[in-house]
Amino acid sequence: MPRIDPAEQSRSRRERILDAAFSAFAKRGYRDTAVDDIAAAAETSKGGIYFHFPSKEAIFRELMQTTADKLVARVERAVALEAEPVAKAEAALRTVLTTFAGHRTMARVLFLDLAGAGRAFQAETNALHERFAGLIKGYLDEAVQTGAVPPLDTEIASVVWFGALNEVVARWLLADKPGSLEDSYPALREVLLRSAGVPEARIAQGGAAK
Amino acid sequence: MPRIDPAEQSRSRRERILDAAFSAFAKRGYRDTAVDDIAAAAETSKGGIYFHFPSKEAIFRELMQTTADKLVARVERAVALEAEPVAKAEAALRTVLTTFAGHRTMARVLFLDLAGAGRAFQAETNALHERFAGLIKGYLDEAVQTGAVPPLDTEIASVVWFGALNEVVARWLLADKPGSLEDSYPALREVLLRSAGVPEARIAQGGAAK
DNA sequence: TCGGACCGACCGACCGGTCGGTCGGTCGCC
DNA sequence: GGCGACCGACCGACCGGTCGGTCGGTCCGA
Repeated sequence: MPRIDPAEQSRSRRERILDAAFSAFAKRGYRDTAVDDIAAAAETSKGGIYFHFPSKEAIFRELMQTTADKLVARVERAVALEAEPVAKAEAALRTVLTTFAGHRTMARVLFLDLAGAGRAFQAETNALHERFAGLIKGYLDEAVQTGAVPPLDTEIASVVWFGALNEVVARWLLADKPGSLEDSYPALREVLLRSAGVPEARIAQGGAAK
Repeated sequence: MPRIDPAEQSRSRRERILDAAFSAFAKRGYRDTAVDDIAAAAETSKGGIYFHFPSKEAIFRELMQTTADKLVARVERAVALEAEPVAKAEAALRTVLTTFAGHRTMARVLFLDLAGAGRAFQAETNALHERFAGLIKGYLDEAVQTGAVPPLDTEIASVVWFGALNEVVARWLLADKPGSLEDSYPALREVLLRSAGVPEARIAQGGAAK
């Protein structure tokens, strides 16, 4: 009986590499992280890495994909708990903020590193933005349909929401002495809800549905 | 009397290098542009470039600086023509959009390239964002003070405005078949004015001053 | 003993920056 | 006015270093 399953063993090695790459990319950025750095951090060798992955780029892509997936899943889970459209939007906003607040590294990879990875990943970045903006647009459309919000150009509104969120997080990441990211939720919520034409009464109601 | 002023001659060569670097950076990004590429495009040599500039980085910084300056100057000029605070905000928005629409290359350098230039320029990027967000915040503060707009957190609102604008332009830059950037002005204006609490009556009034 | 996981020395492309050299033009001097 | 010393803009071969990727080899469990 094998003490350790070789497949399991290999998988864990693979995982170690992924983890090491994740934090290395987050710390120094894609271009400034050498494959040797990842190898060292994962306590393996360059050859070992190239046994599990075809290229440095592939590692990065996989990281990007799974990270984005996790975030989307979290948001969708939180949103599913709410029935009212505006509450859904609030939940989405809150979830993104709290998730990043608790996973600064994740945020760094998704925001700073993707940008710093160069033109090769522009298509990926674009797809990611599209994905999240689409998510938001869905909630806004729903809000419009149910009459919770007056008709509006949800296309542009979703881009605005995404861009705003993006900028808030990016600023928090770059700040010297970063405060709590969640602290900006109330004000951000107010501004964004207002931008979508949510009635003042509903805005004043506060967003503390849980 | 010299037919050509040597200082003038040198300046024009310097300018040629700057121009070549500008479009090269815009086309391939900072990291993927070799100094030799710039030299070729400027019809000069690497040595010639290093005679006029101390480093590749210095070229990029100078480009960044002057480009941002030009944009800010344009915005401030347009804003100065308006008296009413909301109209000022509209003018700023419109100017940014039309300027980028007419200078796609400028936009590429300011948006895509700065991001793609890597961590070395993070501070610069940050400063640039700060600068523009600050500009916006000034207009919003004024609008609040004159009562054109109810009190609001202009700190976060300016970040939202900037982030939104940023995202709209970035999308336009990355689009396969980019439509006219100015076309998004009406919807963007509406959403952003609403986010600042501008009365619906004023929004409906349209933004076609000047 | 066989093979898959892993190792790490090595390769070669690339690139920012350097530096000795060239050459057209200018200036002082006769 | 002509000539030699000089200057400085510009040239491009070259250097040093980096880094993604390769490959022959080793080790260990079955």
